[in-house]
Amino acid sequence: MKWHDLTGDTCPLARAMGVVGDRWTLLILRECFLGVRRFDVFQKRLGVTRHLLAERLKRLEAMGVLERRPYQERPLRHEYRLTASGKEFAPVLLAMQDWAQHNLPSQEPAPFTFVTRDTGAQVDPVLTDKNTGQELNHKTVLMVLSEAAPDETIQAPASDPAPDPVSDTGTEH
Amino acid sequence: MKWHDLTGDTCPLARAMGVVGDRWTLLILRECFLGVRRFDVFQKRLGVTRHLLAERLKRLEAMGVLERRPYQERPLRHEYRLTASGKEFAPVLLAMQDWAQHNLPSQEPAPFTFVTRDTGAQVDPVLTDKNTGQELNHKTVLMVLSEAAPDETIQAPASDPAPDPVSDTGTEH
DNA sequence: GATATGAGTTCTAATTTGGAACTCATTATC
DNA sequence: GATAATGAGTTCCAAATTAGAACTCATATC
Repeated sequence: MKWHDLTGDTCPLARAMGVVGDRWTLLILRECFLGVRRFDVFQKRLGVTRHLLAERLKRLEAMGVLERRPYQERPLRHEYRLTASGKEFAPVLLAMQDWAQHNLPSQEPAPFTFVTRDTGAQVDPVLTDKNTGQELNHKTVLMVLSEAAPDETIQAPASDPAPDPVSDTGTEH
Repeated sequence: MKWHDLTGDTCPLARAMGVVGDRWTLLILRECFLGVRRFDVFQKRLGVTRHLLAERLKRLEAMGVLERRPYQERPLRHEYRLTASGKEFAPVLLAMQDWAQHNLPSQEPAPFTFVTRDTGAQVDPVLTDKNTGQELNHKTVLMVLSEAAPDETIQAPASDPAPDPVSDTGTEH
């Protein structure tokens, strides 16, 4: 499989990897959410090469996640801003930050936090269902193939189906 | 910056990129949530080269996201399972799938869906605050640098601060 | 004995990334 | 008026990563 094909994949997660499936792109978006808009600021803060940064910004723009707009003329200069689509990425960033903080611990504290705009209190994110309010996690949610063709079903020992968390015999949790 | 250094970064998002910051790893985790556990099944379903798959599985194991355990002897064979840490990644996958489905549209429907384990209904995910129940998105949440040193503050025109969504002059929304 | 299965490993070629220098327009400084 | 600085890239080569295919090894099956 060629990498650029991912953007046309039927799987939304594969398409997402076509956008943020590399070391830098998600960190560029992090900078955007922190308020960075200019090429040199991205470059200095991230330590990414100018070459790659230019390429990634171009891709994010092509995917509609960022938009490039002039902020001055003479000399003409552009800045990069999150589009509506880019802003909607915030929950993904939050969920990932929360996961990493709990599962990839570090000695040092995180260099930034997420706070609510109204009270300034730190947020404690949890994914819920819009309709039922139920918490969504591995215990409550199941990922299922849509109308899988016979040869598409995943072979796994029927005695211990993978999707069922209660039947786990492992030592985790 | 060297890529493998990311795993020791103070930024949780950078550490997360040290684990899933490539084209394949998140898709491997998708397969895990769909119930895949064996090398050849991962390989055939993803189309990734055996070489890279082995490398990625090794890394996921080293990071504590997957565990490798024997499922038979004679000949000895191992399978890969999500650890507790790996299972906690589910909300990230859900949030990302939701984002991609809304922002990277496709002609074809997604090859899988997330349903609740109790009713089987499709889920409609929204990130909320555990304490207040408030919805968490770009409008309600702000990402702030923790105790930024003077030279750490991000230069942006004060007249139009990036973190404020109301002051946006763009055409989006 | 020949072929198949499952889980890798090894090899080379192609692609991507890193690092540094270079460009270009305009403004600021000596 | 010449020289340096700023901002946003582009170009070039070396280094690292990835793709693709073939090979290994233990056992089971025809």
